[in-house]
Amino acid sequence: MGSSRGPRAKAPTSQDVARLAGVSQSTVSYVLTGSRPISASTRERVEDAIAKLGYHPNSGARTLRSRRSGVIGLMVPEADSDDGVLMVFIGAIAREARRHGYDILLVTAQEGAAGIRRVVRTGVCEALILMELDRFDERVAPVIDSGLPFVTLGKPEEFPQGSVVDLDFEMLGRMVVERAVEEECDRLLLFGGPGRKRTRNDVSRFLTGIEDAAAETELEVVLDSGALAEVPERALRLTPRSQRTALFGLNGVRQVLFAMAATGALVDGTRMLIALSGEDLADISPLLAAVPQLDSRRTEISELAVREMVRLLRTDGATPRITLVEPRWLEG
Amino acid sequence: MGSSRGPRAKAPTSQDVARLAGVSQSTVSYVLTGSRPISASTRERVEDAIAKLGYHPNSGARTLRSRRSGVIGLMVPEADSDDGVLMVFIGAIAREARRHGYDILLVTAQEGAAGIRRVVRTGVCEALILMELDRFDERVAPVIDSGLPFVTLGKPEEFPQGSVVDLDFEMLGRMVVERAVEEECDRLLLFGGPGRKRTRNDVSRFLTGIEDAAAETELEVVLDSGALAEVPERALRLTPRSQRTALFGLNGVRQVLFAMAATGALVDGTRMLIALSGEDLADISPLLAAVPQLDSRRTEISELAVREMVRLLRTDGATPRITLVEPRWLEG
DNA sequence: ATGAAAGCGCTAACAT
DNA sequence: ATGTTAGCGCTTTCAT
Repeated sequence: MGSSRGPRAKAPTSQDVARLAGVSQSTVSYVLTGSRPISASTRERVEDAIAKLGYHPNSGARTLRSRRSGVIGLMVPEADSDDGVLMVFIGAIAREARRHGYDILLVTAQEGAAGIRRVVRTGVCEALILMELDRFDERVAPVIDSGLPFVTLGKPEEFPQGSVVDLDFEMLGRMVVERAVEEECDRLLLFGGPGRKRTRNDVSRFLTGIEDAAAETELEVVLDSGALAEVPERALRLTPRSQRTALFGLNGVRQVLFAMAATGALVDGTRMLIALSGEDLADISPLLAAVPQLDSRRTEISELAVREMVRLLRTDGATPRITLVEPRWLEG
Repeated sequence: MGSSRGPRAKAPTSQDVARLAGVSQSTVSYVLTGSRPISASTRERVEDAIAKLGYHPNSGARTLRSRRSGVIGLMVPEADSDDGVLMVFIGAIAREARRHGYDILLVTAQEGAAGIRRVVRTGVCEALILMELDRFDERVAPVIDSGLPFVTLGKPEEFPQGSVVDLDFEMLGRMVVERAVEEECDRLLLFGGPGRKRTRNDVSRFLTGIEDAAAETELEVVLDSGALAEVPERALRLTPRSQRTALFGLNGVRQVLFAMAATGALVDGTRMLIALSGEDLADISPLLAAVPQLDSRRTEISELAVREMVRLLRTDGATPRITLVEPRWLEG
């Protein structure tokens, strides 16, 4: 027996509540689950007893009996690929899950497919939210096999078995092109290694949007996959005096902004327009001509994902959905 | 294997394993828990059966019977106070916990004391790791009441009931002063609102270290709690031509660095020395004279916290410990 | 070294 | 509208 300061009082059971309320134990259960009508007076007595005893239903027993653990597994990526915003998602997901009576259990990417199988087979999780799936991810198969409802945050390939919530990256791509043209740019330089990361579906869809929209314009699209610190330098080199270049990156924004500020070369904005993601940087930099509203959308996306999850869990025969959230430019 | 589409196959139980291995069900349990000697041949037959069936013990049943859920609750702060590093801790904690057979369940700060009571009383968590406690935090009482073992990450007031793992912030304070003096600075400016956040114990201890060390030198310490973007400006204003000012901040580093780069005024470093936290910024900026190694220590701290937790859980009569990790300067 | 059997505290089917 | 009862799948005591 580990470290105990005084004998920890044994937690009260539904039996104790029943005794105190003068009802049968099953009635206590029915009050809690709401799975059958209870008279107002009985309900009140039971609820009083619950409050008086500080009763909380035992999770192990409930899970064992009902096969519902009240826990949603959240598959988190190995590392934070996106300048530390991961926590925004996770926090929002955890809070929204609690609002609906669920807890969030972390499943790290490192655990791989075996980890999924484990949380599913042991019954710790009754549903899964999946983040940052690769287009061909080994963890997808066990999730589908499990038959548990799942939501992917970030649209991967089509999984008709599960729901999807994501930003509409294709539309974002089109918006960026449109904006660059509006700002009279001749060239759009995409940094943050978009070329390499085609395996990530969001990047891939973003580029599709870019290419589709650019095809109808004179805009020249350049994929830059060199070091972030030299992005401004390279951009400047390929921009003749009379022209303007727009810069955009799904990540690595901070580094590029810093490089621009440090060299001081590009501050005037006459030859270069900056339209970057990362609204947390908006306050930092006067260099941003246009910033997509991403942070606030991340919270929105997280909450939508949880609500969709709850719908799948609670609605009988619910069918999976795809929800794409429209990007917007941050005003100001 | 053909069960992907139909009703999900019922998970095998220890009963099934026992039948296949030709032993009693309790023997299967003993093989799994290791709580009594098993002959090599029996163990092998059981393990084969387990592998063949893909058996995973039912978590609800195990928890109900043994009162050990295999789940550690992780109390995470409301928002990421520290430029997105929170995820480094959480990821490292989750991974290390898995290495020891535990899962991590998120408990958001938002849930407050009631949330702690809930996870404790329902039995979902058998232990708690607490992050970013205030010096007088309402959530501490229910944790102590629960009698469950806990580890606080970040040293709060003394809680003899629980273990503590943290960076030695007092030593960091002394190191910063020492370094500023070595670099022949006349003044140390601390930004990131250290004055206001005295309720956070790490900040408080850091300042103690600063003050103690500064008392023995000529160094003038200035607490700056104004806007981060104007920190360089203010620093410059209070630095006469013949003097040097050192800057340091536990957070808000990114903003200050950016402001310095953008104004361009301070790049030379003749009047100002930068010694900042956040080694992820080291590659960005040539402005940093000295960077404390924090990121790698964060992983270390997380792992230590989990290992300490496991010690409390597994060692009978284990007594809580305080572990302070020494800060170091990043080389180069 | 192994087996048999008694629950842990719930939910839900089957009573009334 | 409420009560009675049978397990869920384990861990663990008591046998042998």
